[in-house]
Amino acid sequence: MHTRTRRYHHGDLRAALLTRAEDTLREKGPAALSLRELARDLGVSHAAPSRHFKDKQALLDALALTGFERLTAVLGASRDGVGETFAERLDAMVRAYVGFARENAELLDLMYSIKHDPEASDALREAEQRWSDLVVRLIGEGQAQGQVREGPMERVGLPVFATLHGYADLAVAGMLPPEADEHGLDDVIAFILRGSAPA
Amino acid sequence: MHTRTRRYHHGDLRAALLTRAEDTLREKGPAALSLRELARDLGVSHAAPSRHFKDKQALLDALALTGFERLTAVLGASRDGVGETFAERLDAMVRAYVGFARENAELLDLMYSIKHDPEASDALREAEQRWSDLVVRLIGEGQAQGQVREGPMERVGLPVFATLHGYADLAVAGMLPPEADEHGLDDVIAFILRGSAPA
DNA sequence: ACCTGAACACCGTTCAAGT
DNA sequence: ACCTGAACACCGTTCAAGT
Repeated sequence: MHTRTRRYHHGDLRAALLTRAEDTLREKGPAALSLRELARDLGVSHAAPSRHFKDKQALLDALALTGFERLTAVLGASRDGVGETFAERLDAMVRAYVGFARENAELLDLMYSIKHDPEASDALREAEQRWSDLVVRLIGEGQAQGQVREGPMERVGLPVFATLHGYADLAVAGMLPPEADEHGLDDVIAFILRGSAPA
Repeated sequence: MHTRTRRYHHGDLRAALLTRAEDTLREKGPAALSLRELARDLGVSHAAPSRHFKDKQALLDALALTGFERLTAVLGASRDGVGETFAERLDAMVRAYVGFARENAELLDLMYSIKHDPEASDALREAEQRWSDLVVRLIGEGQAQGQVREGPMERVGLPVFATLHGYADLAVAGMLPPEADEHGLDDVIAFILRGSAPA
């Protein structure tokens, strides 16, 4: 039973740092996130995090990456068993994304924030694409069923993705008008269906 | 000619701080923005900014506010003389917004970032609404011309606004696929027109 | 391999004091 | 009214040294 033994160094400091960082990001916002405080919370020295993240931005990038991975996992799984029609599956995906955005507002803000480090942004762009590809794939399936207009999946899918992301981003920023609570999502979904309907 | 006289204190330190803050935000990103460095750049003591902004977040909020005001001014002015049809005017507005977003990427990021201070966010929400109202008004005019589907302007306009904001936000975050450069904007505009066309 | 402890050069914020 | 200068409690990052 040496798993309960308090060892000199942390078991998986990297993962612990990410988990703790997400908690404080959610609770206190990005400005309050400090490497030294994370280290203090986890009972390691303030220099320990540098073994796992070369600087603070690297930790934030890694956190954004886990966000995209979780989002892809959750929305990929939610594709199963939500009905057959394109409208039903689109409805489910839009609501799932907006739900994720609202529940992880600070994280989503970070995921779609500007990266001034161009090297780190490559991995993030790839992770983001794995998620947006779920929407593109949905478009492809809709086309196969004749429920979505013809054309290259990526081109047909991009305005759809922009719409649902835009709505989620406005929700996260707290910029949706009060009336949106009632009809906002319904209106957005109907709008997407009209915009992507067969000609 | 005492305007050229170097006075003991700054002429309009508040405005100078905002201008300089926007420059460094654009050039070095939000993480590199420090009150002390701003003060140094402007030749005042590091405590001087606190006379005009109670803390760093207050300066960032004020900066975001000027962003919304400039956006509203620019897009409000660009409404004049761009053609008569709804399609033409929508096209102009979408391109103008995406253009503003690309030219002021870091600022737009700030404008739509989460505010953890709920009191400061009221003013920002109002400023944001003055800009999004331009889109709603455009919808209203389109309805009057019979070129936009019926319904409450705000409800018809919100999915339209979400779409163009979502596209701009993806562009700013560097998350648009490479192919979007060619057809992205055209596809988004056509998508919006289909989604808001009369039934 | 992984972490510590000290050191360095920075921060944001506050506050008495100056003009 | 507006700003200074000193002070306080923090930061991020680096690096020799420890285990």
